[in-house]
Amino acid sequence: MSISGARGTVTMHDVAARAGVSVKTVSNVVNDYPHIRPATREKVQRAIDDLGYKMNLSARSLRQGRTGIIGLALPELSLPYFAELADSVIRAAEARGVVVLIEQTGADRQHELDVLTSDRRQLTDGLIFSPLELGPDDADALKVDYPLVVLGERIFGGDWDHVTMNNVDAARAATQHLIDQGRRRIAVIGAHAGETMGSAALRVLGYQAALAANGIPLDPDLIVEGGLWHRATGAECVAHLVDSGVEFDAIFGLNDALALGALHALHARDITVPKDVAMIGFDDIEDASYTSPTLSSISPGREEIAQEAVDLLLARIAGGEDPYRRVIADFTVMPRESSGA
Amino acid sequence: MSISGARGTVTMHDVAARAGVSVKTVSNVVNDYPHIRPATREKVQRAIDDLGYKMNLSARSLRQGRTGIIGLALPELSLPYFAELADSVIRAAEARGVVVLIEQTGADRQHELDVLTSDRRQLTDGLIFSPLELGPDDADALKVDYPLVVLGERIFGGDWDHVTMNNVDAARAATQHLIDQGRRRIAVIGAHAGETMGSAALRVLGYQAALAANGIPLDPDLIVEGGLWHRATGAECVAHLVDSGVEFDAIFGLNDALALGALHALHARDITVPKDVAMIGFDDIEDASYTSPTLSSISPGREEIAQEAVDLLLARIAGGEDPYRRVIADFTVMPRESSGA
DNA sequence: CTGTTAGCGCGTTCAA
DNA sequence: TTGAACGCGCTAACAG
Repeated sequence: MSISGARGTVTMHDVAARAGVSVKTVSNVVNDYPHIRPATREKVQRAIDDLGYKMNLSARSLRQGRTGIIGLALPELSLPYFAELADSVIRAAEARGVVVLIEQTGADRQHELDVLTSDRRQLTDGLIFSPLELGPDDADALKVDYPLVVLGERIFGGDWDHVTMNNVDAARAATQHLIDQGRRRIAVIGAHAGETMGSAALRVLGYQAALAANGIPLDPDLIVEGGLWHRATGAECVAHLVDSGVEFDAIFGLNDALALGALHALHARDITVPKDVAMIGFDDIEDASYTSPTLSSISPGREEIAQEAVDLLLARIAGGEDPYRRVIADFTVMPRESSGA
Repeated sequence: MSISGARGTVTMHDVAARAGVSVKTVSNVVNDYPHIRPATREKVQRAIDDLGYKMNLSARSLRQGRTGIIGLALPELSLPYFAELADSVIRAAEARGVVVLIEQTGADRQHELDVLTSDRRQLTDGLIFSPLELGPDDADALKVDYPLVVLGERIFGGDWDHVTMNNVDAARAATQHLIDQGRRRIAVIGAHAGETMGSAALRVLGYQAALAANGIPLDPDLIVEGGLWHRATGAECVAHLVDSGVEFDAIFGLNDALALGALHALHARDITVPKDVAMIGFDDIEDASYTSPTLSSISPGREEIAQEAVDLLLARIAGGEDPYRRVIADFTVMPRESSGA
């Protein structure tokens, strides 16, 4: 019998010996197996407490073939949207008894591919994957042999669940919101040239649809490219717009970080929001409620996305064989000061 | 021999059989054991590739008593400072070949205690712990039998490493910066009554020291309580200040989130920053560079903190027996528009 | 309701 | 330089 204080030294056998039962009984107790005599349970529990026994989770994982860990791969936690998403995912996972291992891909294509085949996948029972660079052409890379839930754009052709939002409709609603405030020269910042299926492309599509629906001509000069959706990029886009001399009376930031950077750049140029330029973002990060002026945005239902993703993943891990699903989270327009609503 | 494509089915035995060697040799190859004949190594590597072998990390963990996972316990990722810290910790860990399991304590005292004794500690080789509620009285709870690095305030009396910053000096510098701009009625928001050793208490101490050093009388009405250091709290503090009728010409937000909320509340009341009220925050989150006006702050050397914490933890995990260390990260005053510097 | 036993896949002796 | 055998701590069969 080992009664050392060293870590991981106390095993089920020690507990069993002290309680005068078999290891199986100890196992039953710690796993809340239903049919145990109260006296036995208590005896075992006392032995556990006395010895300070903690189950060796590696051994359990080896035996069960499951770790109780799910992976979450996202671009980076410094981006507020992903930090808030991770927060929600961790909460949802905790409520369901699993923990979360976060991997940052840095919005790097190779890194996104690596994460799918990394050794670490052996450590997780499944993966919630939020790709930024991968697209429909990479469907093959996503054909993995473990449970996978893809967040964001839909990538066709494989055995995985999706949790997405309707980017086109949401972007259309955002643009319509600006139009409803009487704006007609609406710039959009953060576009990705050449992309056809990513968030950027879909949101630009929604933007164009809204213009068309209102008979507003599309001016290509109002569509500003911007690679990484960081605040700095938003500021650069505004610099570009202003320097180019294009007239504009509103800006649709393809995400909030871009919009925050844009707000900053406008302010630096003494361009008043919303008087001179109205603005709306996308994601409804917490910041949006605290900027000056507060930032109108699209709330993508982050909490719902996180919970659905965790639920879908756990169902697959549990062996669910249902057809692969696509969950489309609801969005909401959040009018705030920046759009003058 | 199993050549199924099912997950985790290929073992070292399968690889050994295909390569015509023993498992020991395969193990040597995958662990980069130095003395292997090139031909053997190549043979084994080919078998690994052919079979798509991935090592079972649970088995390795069981055998070695180490998982290659470190825990990171922090209040919540929705707080930008902690999101950025987590980002840095994950990067530092990745560079050193380990992964990070994040647990959110929600700044709840019981949750902070639980995290220290949770079963999940069996899953991690050590823990980087950033407590908010625990203080010197809880030193006993921190006496754990696994490697531990404590971030933030120093908690005396146990076997663990600290990575802290000089809160008093940094707060003094922040306050001095406001004084240097000619401000004399400096409010501080986010104070915690009754606390003696936490960040709040130490920073208020630095604030008081700066006033004293400049012969400015201390007005208790300028010290505003605020529990959670969220944006909403900052806004409430300003509401309280304004409603109380106290005169003030500057605000020191004990962290940036408070300062952001305060900026928002001032703006809503048409109080101009920095003309009417100068402001400085603490943490230098990315937001601080993008608000309107940009927010002066104290940069706590987040990157340095993260790297030191990971290094210290890994040294302990590796069995380092050096005396427990206290690393004090450097801070920098970041003057921006909000303080009118 | 509880005990016995046989692996899960790996690293690590000890030999050869 | 490589091979054979054992056991890390646990759970799942199967008894009883």
